[in-house]
Amino acid sequence: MNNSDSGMPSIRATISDVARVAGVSKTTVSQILNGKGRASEQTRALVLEVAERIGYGANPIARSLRTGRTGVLGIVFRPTDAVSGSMVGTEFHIRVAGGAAASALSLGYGLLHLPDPLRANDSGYPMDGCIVVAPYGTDQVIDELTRRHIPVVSVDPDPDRMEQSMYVGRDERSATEELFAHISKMGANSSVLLSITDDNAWKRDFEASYHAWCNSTAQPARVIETPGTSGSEGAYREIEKLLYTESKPDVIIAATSRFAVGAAKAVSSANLRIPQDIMIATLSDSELARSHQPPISALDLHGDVVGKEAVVKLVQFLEGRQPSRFSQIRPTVRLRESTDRGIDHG
Amino acid sequence: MNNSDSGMPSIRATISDVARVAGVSKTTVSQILNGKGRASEQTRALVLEVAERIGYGANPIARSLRTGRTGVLGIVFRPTDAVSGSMVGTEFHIRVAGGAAASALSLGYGLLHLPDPLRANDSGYPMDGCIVVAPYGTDQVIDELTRRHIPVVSVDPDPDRMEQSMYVGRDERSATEELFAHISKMGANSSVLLSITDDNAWKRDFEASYHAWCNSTAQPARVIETPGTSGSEGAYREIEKLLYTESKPDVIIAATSRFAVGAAKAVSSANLRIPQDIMIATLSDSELARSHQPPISALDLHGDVVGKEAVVKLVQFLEGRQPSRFSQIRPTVRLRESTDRGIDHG
DNA sequence: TTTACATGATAAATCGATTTACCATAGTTG
DNA sequence: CAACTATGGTAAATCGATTTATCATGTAAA
Repeated sequence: MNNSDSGMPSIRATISDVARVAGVSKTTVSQILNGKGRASEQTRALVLEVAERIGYGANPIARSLRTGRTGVLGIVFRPTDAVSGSMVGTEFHIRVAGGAAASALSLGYGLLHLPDPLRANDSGYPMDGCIVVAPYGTDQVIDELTRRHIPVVSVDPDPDRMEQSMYVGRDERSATEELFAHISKMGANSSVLLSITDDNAWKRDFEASYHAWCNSTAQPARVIETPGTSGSEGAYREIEKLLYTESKPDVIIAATSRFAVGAAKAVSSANLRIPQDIMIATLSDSELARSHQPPISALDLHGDVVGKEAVVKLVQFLEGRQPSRFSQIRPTVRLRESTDRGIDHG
Repeated sequence: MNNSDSGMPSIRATISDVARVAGVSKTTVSQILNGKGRASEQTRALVLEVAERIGYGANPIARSLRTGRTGVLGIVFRPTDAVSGSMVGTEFHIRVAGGAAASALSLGYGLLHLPDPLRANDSGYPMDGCIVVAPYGTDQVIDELTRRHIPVVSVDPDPDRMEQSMYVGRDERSATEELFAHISKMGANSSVLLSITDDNAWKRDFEASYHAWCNSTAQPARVIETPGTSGSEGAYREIEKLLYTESKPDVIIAATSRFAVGAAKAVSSANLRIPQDIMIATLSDSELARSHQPPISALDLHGDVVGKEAVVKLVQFLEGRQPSRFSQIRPTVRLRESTDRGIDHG
């Protein structure tokens, strides 16, 4: 029923045990095991043998208390629909988590998912630093972490405090401009932006880009906000409503792939063709967009790279190297059938 | 550049600081902050005020060393293509992670993703227990964790050591039987199973079910193994090859949704219709299968429930309640168009 | 007027490591 | 030979909390 089978002693061996069995001092054991100090070959061999034999492994907590380092990086996802909650997050979040985990591992750190440090058991969790993904404006989580003197790197800056902490952002503007330019070339002049309700830097950036594009092309800006959690169903409902309007759009720009899929379904249900009648694009690529029929044009936000960079920056800071305060990852525009009206093939 | 702005003292306040400022002993501070022992209302108010004012928060590492508990649960994904690596895992893994994280939070624990504890920095990470997802046969990670006296709950048992540790499994057999029965009813008598290469309990279970079904329906068993990492492209290649064979199958059973999507693409490319010419089903549901055209029948493995149950069982064990050694979650059969030949509507 | 007991608070031990400061001994150098 | 230095090793301090054992003091019971 419990795990204390196999003739093992039920209590973990400590450094004192090794010292006692080997007949040397704790200091000597510690030094040999950490390759520091001086010791004769005999003693070294003896200590290593004893440690191996009684199954000694340093207690990571005791070590952390003394050294002040845990080897753990925290990661918090701020959007309500992210990996941490009961909902499955967007592929971007998952890729960030994956990239961060892979990168953390290769640098010798573990990655601690903190669903919400504000509600944590009073004392917080052991970690050397923390990554905050998609912080809200003036994010309380960042406040709490700095209060605890825990270094923070965010994925996207806190939009109200751009100058403060370290972050990995995206060069959203230029990529969205490229996508919008393509859409214009395909003859669109009546667009709708299906946006999210979370108030973070990403939303602010792409909404700003959208408005700039609308201005420069003299078309009215139409923005519909839906909670990210409502997924494709939410998008379906919103677009369905819209299609009974006088002024049908000729392009729908969806914040997430899920939104894009829901929108596409609504368009098809209304017997309209993609991309001939209405084009669709999303600002966050995923397998959902790639495998859709027709495949949906998207901005590849390179979540894995972003996650990796965030970890690298945090680790550089922790290890005393001076990282640049922020980095920008440029999204890649993936043009697919959903915006291909075959106009510009030259 | 660094986070030591805002007139905060750059070193964290300790319990001794609180004691000194308030003019009482460390013991008193500790007791008041933890609601134990006796203290006058005056002292209590004073200590709380001082703690608040100088921004005291207990050091979680020191606390852990003394109490022996960290409030952290580890989680390891064993398949090579899982969340931990650079690849995005299957939706099942992601849902397990999400369910585990949500459940851990609500129980007051953090969730530490350990990409691979065997390669960990020598001393391991601080955790009270660990969840191992989809262990291989005689899994070394389980060995290492028990060597460190860390309680383990696995998602799916170690298939070579079913009787040993605690696990959350699935009642695979009855659900696959139901799915296969439906497929038989739709008139299939020549099947192919597109399986994975990882040797874990899931694979062994569904392959056994498949062979049993083939036996009972007197059809030859055809199993193709592809690494889960090869994704839809790998499946596409395998099925493409297959379709140039004499004996085309009339149903393809794909282990993952990704495989199913790749298989569907190959079928379509060969100008065959789904489900009229070839039916497709997957043993692991995901949004990919749901949103596919046509939607693909699947087994919903309820990853979120599985993750939640694993955490609950582990926490029960850690907190001294006696959990049952294992639990079974029954997958749900989701019949969709990809296996709907309209034969049985009565 | 003792004996008991509850109250309020504390000094010191403890958790398991790392690190500092120091101590013998033997060999080297001038 | 005296003065150093290198070698091999250890005792004790330290990290920051919790917990145990104890100690005064005032009040109620005998």
